[in-house]
Amino acid sequence: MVSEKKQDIRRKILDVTRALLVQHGITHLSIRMITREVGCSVGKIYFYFENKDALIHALIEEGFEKLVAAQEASDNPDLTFQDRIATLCHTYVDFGLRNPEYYEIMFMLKPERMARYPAEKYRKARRSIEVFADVLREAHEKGTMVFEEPFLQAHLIWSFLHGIIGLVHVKRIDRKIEHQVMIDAAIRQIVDSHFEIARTV
Amino acid sequence: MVSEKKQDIRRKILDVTRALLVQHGITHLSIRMITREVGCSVGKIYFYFENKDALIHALIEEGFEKLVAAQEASDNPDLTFQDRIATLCHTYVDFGLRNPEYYEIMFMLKPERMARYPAEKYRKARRSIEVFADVLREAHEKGTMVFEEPFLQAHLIWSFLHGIIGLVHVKRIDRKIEHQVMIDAAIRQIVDSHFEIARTV
Amino acid sequence: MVSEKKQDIRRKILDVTRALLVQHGITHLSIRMITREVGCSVGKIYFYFENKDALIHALIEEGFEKLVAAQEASDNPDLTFQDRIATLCHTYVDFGLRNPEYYEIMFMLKPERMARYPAEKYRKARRSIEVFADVLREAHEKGTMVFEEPFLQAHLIWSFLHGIIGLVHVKRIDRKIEHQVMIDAAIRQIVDSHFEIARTV
Amino acid sequence: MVSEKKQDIRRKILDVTRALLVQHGITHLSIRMITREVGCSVGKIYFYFENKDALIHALIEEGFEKLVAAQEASDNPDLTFQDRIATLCHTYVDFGLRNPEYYEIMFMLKPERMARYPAEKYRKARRSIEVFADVLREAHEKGTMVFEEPFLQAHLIWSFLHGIIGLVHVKRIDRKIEHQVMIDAAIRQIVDSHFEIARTV
DNA sequence: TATGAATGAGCATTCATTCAT
DNA sequence: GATGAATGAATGCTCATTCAT
Repeated sequence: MVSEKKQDIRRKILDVTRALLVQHGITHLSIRMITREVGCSVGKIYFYFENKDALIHALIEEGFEKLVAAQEASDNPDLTFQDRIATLCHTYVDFGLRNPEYYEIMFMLKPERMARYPAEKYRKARRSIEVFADVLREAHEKGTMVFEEPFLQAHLIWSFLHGIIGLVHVKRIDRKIEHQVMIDAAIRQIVDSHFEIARTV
Repeated sequence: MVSEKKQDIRRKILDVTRALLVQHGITHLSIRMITREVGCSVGKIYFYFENKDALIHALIEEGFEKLVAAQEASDNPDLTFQDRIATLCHTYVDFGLRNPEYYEIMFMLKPERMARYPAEKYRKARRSIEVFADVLREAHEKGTMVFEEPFLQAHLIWSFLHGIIGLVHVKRIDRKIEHQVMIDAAIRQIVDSHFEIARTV
Repeated sequence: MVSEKKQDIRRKILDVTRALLVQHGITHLSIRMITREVGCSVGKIYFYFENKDALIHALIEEGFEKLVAAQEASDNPDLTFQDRIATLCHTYVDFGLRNPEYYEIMFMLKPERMARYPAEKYRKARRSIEVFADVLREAHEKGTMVFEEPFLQAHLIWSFLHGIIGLVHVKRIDRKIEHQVMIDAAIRQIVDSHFEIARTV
Repeated sequence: MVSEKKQDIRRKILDVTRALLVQHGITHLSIRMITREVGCSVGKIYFYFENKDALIHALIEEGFEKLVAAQEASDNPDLTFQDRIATLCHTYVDFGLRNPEYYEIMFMLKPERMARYPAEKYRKARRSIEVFADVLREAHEKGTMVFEEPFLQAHLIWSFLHGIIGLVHVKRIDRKIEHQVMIDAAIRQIVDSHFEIARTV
């Protein structure tokens, strides 16, 4: 009961922070803003989180948990490698576009401008890229993939998706181009370039 | 003479701001910091620039001028489309990696978090993507390009390069992967997937 | 049993507070710091002590008990007055140097900056100076002491020792001077100036 | 004119700080308190002083200047060594009692609890003790002083005076004893014990 | 009884911007 | 024209103490 309520408040702080993060970005997010929105005292924030960094870190961790969970849930080993990669790509882009606040703190923060994210948590953060790498490695072993270096390819795919997400976030995609069309085209090209497919299709 | 000196100070302010931008990022950049480095009064800054935003805008504009100039200088219409695209890609990535301070304010700022960048200046900003689009359109007209929509493809190429630059800036590329190797691989894939090349090799 | 455990916790709070006092000083000592170190709840502190001041007062009282006990233990009425005074001086300085945390709250706190130390406890506090005065009075009655006013002299001796302790605490003694040498010289001069000793030596 | 006014404000801040220091002590002195008393904005304080420490440092420096000036002004090389030492002692004690706020920050601050006082300023701080040492050295050379080590003796005299000042500040001198009587007695003993004087007087 | 969640004023400091001189 | 003094709200954070549970 007590701990339930405690969890509730912690949750509310995290949720409010997340919401504010979308609107203002991490650098214009202030503890006072959070208290105003949550309707609590400054001290309360500091009771639940050691400091602002710890609050952000908690959100980063949560973000990685959600992303990796979504990635793992969406992967189906019974499908073709093409389909698996396509699905993983869609899941990743979906996450990035639907959760700009998570995405921004997870993947857009220069390390030197933020208190060091605890090293041990970085492992979980890496998992998100490894999901891609794992499938590519498997495909590579089976001889299905065009390229030789699965880990490098995972980074390239990631970069491509990351770039799309980033440009959408900053609203730089020309309005003549529909986001979903662009995303689908990108993922199709990723798949096509990695696996021997009838290109004439 | 007078106006020459005037330009000098304006120039110095811009240069100093740019340098400070790399070290501190836009949100931790302060007018006081700039005056300290330039060795001028606060008023001076406000004489040359309406406010902090205007100063950043001037830098953004300058950034786009430099980027477009570099792109246009590097394009050689006599080369094959493959080579022209490859060159443009390299130029773009080079610019992004060598000028993180420009790149960040040009392509990473959420529009809602900044005073509106003047509409008329946005045209020049667009030019940077049009350079890619122009070459692709030409290739498309000549029937050389695999894909049908040059403008969309320009955006995809841009996204890919933008993603790489972004991940390098935030130091997220695994240290087992060399940046240049990754960039070269990316550009090769871009070229390969856009133009009919012996894929069976 | 229960009361035994109770005493244990009270004890532990006092000991921890004392230890923290050396490191942080009274103004940077916080209740939270104490609970963290003791491993108890905030409420616990307030169960045993009315407030922070009361906790400090308890420590002050304890300090005076220890100092007076040490003074009385070290006094040996069988010795000469010179030796008795010398011994008392050494005991006092020893206490001050070995227990900076006690000494500071006992003798360095401006009364107007602290909740009033309970009047009845002040009596015990006075005892520490009376120990000196008692011996001097006795010496005076016996006609052994040079000066006429034992109580005043007790204050002067106290001042001298207090000054040494204070300067050592703030690390102001020149490093060419060894503390012990200085202390011994001081006490020798105190004794020499109070009792007829061959000054011509 | 401008710089005159500037000096005025700086002065006022220093004076107000000094006054507040007496009442509240350094640890309970806050920038806000100062602004309230000066009737200015927070920013003003920070315009004239880099930070709180710098403000205190300025006061410490000022204190040492005043003390040393007073010491040097009061020393008259034409007097006997006894009189010179007596005068210096009186000057020192006077300064300490009349300027508790200066005295406290000059001689009662534990070095570890305060931002490092600039090393080069410490030299001036040392001068205050050297004034005593200089006279004692001269007396020693002339064979007038009883003791062998002028520098050590200077420290002992200093300790004695420092102890008196400290106990007066914390109001620990028994009210049956008049401060001035005590101070005079102390200084007389200092002089008597250092120089061959008819002790029977 | 004992806990620990909650308060909210307080802290030192920074900052973009204004405007009297 | 140019300066730099001044503003004052805002920042992250701490803390003694209270009190519902």
